[in-house]
Amino acid sequence: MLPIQLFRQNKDLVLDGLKKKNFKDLDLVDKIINIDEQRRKLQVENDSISAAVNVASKNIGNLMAAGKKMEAEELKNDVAKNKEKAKEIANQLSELEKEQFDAIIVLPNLPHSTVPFGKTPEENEIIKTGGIIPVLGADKLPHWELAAKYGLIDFELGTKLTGSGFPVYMGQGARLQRALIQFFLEYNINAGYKEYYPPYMVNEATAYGTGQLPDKEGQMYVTKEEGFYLIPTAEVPVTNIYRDTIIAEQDLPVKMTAYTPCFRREAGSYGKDVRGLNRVHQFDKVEIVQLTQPENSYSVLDGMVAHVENLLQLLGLPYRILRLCGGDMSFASALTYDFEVYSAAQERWLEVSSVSNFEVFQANRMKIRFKEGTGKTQLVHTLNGSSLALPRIMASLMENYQTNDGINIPLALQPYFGSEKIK
RNA sequence: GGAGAGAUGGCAGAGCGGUCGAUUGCGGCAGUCUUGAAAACUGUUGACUGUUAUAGGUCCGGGGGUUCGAAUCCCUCUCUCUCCGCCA
Repeated sequence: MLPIQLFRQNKDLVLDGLKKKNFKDLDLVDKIINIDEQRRKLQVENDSISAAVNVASKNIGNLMAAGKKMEAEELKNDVAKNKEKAKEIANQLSELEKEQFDAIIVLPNLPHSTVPFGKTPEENEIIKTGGIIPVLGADKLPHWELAAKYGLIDFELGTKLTGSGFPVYMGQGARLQRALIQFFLEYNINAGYKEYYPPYMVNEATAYGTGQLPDKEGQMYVTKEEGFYLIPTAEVPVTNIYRDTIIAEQDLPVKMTAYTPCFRREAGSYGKDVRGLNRVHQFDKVEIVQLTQPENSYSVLDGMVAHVENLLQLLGLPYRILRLCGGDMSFASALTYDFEVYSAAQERWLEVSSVSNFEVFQANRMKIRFKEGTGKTQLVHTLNGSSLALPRIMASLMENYQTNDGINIPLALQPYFGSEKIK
C-alpha cells in the first residue's frame, strides 16, 4: 500500500508511476487527495471536541468532590451535547477512512525509474544472457519423456492421488529434488541468510501483509474450516515474521531464506505452458527475503541478482536476465528482474526466479519499521527472490544434461545428489 | 474435546471508576566517577495521528456497551497458559 504522505507531497510522481504500470483509473489519485483533506479537517474538529469533553469531565470530577452538584449537572448537559456532535463526526470520519482505504488499496506500487515502459512480456528488457546452450542430437527428449524413461516423475499418478498439476517424484527424481533443495539452502546460508522453516498455511492478516489479499484471492487454496490459505510462496510467511515490529537499525539488513512447497491454483492456463513441469499446482521453492534501509535497497537488489545468477552458473544452465516492463510487473513490486533458463529440448525459456524490490509497499501494510540512530522510526524496504524454483530447474537440468545413456548431474550438485549421473 | 486462569510499554510486573500513557524492577541510552571497563550513583527511555512549531487527539489483545469520566465495570470475539482426555 502506498503511503498517504506520497499523495500529499508528490502527486505527479504517483500519477507518472501509475501510468507506467498501465493503471487505468487515474482519477482515484485526486479522489484520495480530496478525501484525505476532508478527513483531516474532520479529524481536527473531532479532536477539539474530545479535548473539550476531556476538560469538562475533569471539572465534573472536581465539582463533585467539592460538593457542587448543581454545577456538575449543568456541565454534564454540555458534555452530552458535545458527544452527540462528536458521534456524528466520528461516523463521517470512519466512512471517509474506509473510502480512502478502499481507494488506496487497489493502487499498485510505483515502478522504479529504470523500469521500461510496456504492456506485455514481449516488452521486457533482456539485460544479460549467460551460459552456453547445449547442442543436442535429433533424438533429444523433453523432460516429461525423460521423466518416464528413467522413472523420475509420474504425472498420471499425481492426477490419481490429487488432480492434474500435482506430480509425484520418485526414485532418482525425488532424490534430485531433495539434493537441489539442500544445495540451494546451503548456498543461501553461506551468503548470510538465516534459515527458516515456516508454516505452509497462513491466516488472513498474513496473506494481506504481502499483498496476496485482496488482490490474488482466487489464486490461493483455502482450508474450509479455518479459512487458512495455503502459501503460494515462502515470501508470505517469511516476510510476515517481522510484521508489526520495529527493528533496531544495527540489525539491518535482515536476511532470511526458507524452503517451502508452494501452492497455486493458476486457473486459466492450458496447452504447452502446462505440459510436464512447466506449470504445476504444487511445487518446491527456496526463497530469499531481505529487509533493508531505504537507501540501501537497490544495491541489495543488485546483490540478490548476482547471488541468483551465480547459482545458475554453478548449475551450468544457460540463462538470461530480464528487467520487467511496467505492464508485466507484479502489483506490489517497484522493480523486478526475472531469470529464465533455456530448456534445450523444449527449445524455450522458462522462468525460474523473480527478484524484486517492493520498497515500502509491503512494509507499509505490515508496519515493518526500523529505528534510526536519531530515534525516528521509518518503514524498511522489503525485497525477495527465488533461489530457486525447483520444477523448471529440474526440467532444464534433465533436458540440457541428457545423454544417450542417462542424465548427467552438474559438478556442484554431485555432493548433494551422491552420484554423477542418473541412469 | 472437557474444566479453570489470564492477555498492560523491549521484557518482568503493579494498577481494579477520576490528575494513569500508566508505580516499580530489568534491559536500552546519556552523564558522574575511572587510564579504560565493571560496579555504584544521577538523568532519560512506547507507538500512531497532528501543528510552521507548540498544543491537541488516539492507543493497556480485537470489537461493542455502561458512565460526565474506563486499563479498571458489562457483553462478545480472538489468543495464551494450567489440568484432564485423545493423538503423531
